[in-house]
Amino acid sequence: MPRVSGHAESVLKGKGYRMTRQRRAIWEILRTSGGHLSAEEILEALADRFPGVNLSTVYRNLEVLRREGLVRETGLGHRHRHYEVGPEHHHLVCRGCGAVIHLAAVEIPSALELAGAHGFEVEETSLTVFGRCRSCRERK
Amino acid sequence: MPRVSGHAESVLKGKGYRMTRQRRAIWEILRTSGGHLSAEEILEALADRFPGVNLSTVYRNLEVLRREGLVRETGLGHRHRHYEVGPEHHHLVCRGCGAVIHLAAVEIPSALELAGAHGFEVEETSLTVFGRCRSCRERK
DNA sequence: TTCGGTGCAAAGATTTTGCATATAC
DNA sequence: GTATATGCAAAATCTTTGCACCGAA
Repeated sequence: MPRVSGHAESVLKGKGYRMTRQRRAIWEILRTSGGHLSAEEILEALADRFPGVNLSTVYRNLEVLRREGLVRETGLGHRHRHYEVGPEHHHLVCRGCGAVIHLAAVEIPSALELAGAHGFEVEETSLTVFGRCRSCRERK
Repeated sequence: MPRVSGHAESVLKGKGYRMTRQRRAIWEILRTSGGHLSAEEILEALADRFPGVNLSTVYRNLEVLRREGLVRETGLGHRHRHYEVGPEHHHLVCRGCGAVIHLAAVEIPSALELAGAHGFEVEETSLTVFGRCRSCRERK
């Protein structure tokens, strides 16, 4: 996953996409946030600079960025989806308070072997650990 | 995850729930299907025996079963959620044709250690590998 | 100038909720 | 008999789509 801003622009232009101000802003927001954002959160972050910006624009751009491999879509067990850029990592989700902690990517060789045995070419590995954080357990 | 039908009944009754015919049927459908079903699929499977059954009944029951730890909710990157019972396992999802393959549960000790280091008590580990199956790669 | 992108509004898809009635216990 | 569960309809939530206009290249 690329860390450099200019990379997205060349990838997209090479495919015939245009780099509009909204698209660049969405990309920057994702790239600099460090975390996982929902479409709604991206919209809020955009609203400063683009007062009339629309949610459908956010969704359409997320779809383009995802299709071109610039953004990952993650399901964290919530109702809405989350989007993120940056190095692959995993998530620890507390079922009590909803807190999400990032975990460094870990090797899961046996799963990858199994995938290969099924003739799969692996594109992405999503690991989410659900549980209860210490304060939610004590509060119980 | 319990394999025996009667277990659900005693768990639920002990908590003050009632074992209605619909609830029992939903539980049996999940227990015997072996796979992961959407709410809609459960509704279809119910329709034979319960012509007037409603989707909201399915959702309400899934919520009860999930809350009591009898059913797992899994996100497979689709729009809707899937529900399953039985031993924990992981999923291999083809982004080309949407096929889902079950993988035996694998040990991911490093992830569990990390979770412990963060003070988390792990309840469930969800691992989904996205990729492309052989025929979708060839068709490419 | 052209074709992809945006804003707006409306539709789709999935899940949740209020309420009167039915039913398990 | 009483409290929980169901069916129905309506709402809520999230995402997608059609269309006219805008703007990047």
